[in-house]
Amino acid sequence: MRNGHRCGQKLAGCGYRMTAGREAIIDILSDTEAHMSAEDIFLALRDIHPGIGLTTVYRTLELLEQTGIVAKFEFGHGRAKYELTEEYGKKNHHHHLICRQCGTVVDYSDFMEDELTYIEKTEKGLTKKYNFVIDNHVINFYGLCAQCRKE
Amino acid sequence: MRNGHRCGQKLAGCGYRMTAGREAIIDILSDTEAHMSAEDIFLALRDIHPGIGLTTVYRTLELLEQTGIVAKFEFGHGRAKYELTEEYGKKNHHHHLICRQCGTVVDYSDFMEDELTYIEKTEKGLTKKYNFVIDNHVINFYGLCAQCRKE
DNA sequence: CTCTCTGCAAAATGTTTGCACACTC
DNA sequence: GAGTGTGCAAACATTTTGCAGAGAG
Repeated sequence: MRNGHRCGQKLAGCGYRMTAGREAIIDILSDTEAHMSAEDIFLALRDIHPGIGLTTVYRTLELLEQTGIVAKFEFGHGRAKYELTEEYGKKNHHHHLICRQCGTVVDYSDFMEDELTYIEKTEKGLTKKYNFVIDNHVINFYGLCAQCRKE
Repeated sequence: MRNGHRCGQKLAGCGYRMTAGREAIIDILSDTEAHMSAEDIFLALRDIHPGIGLTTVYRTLELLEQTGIVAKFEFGHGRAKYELTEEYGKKNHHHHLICRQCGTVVDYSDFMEDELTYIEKTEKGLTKKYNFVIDNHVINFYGLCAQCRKE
């Protein structure tokens, strides 16, 4: 598994070990298009690699987050969601469109040319004015999906 | 208190009542520049209006959120933060610059001209493509503040 | 006087931690 | 073999809920 291997290198480089459990979690994240919560991953694991506890899932996700392999999002429905970062995942840079009613999250990669201009300019300005080193940004649009508007 | 009055009208219009506790919470949110958690508000209340329970704070915040008086944010440090919406607060439209280390949140309103163009275009495109009715957006930049970079 | 709002205590939820054992390098 | 990783159970923090009484309109 190509991706697992790359992640293993990264982990080793940071002084961590690649284990069966960690690889399974990375595989699950590699195979999905969705954002998964720790519990989602835990449940998915029970099929392909039973015996891994929820605790380990949390610990692994934190580790992967700190090594830059996964990104953690809090969209506001109580539980954090995780996905592979651009560097390790197959998704391109994208943003989120979130239904405030049902919590559905749509990833979109449209309108990125417009974004790039805006983000670059803003990032540069913010860095200068507030003395931050910016390494990431999140853009979320909130609204109601077609389904929820019917109700 | 002008703002309390406007909020009272809004609540009444939605079939809810204005109470001393609710007014006190709105006052606190009106008087601060910061984003406050439920507990922050609860503690601030103990000074000006003791006897209001944390439960009430949560229930009030949910009510105010649903009536469009406050906005709820989850920046990722465990607790949700609240602030008055543009319609009821004194803050202008702004975004957030967040230090991933210490959790500091800087509100900025710079570079809004550039944003407007980008947001309008994107919102229109997303609405059309994904059939969402968009009513809000969140833009967060993440990085390290000057203080945390020293450590 | 009706119906909403509130406090308290308890529950639920999501996440973290301590410890002894298991596994990776 | 040394040191990291893991499962389990328990702790923890935040938020939600049930119920009986208080307060608003």
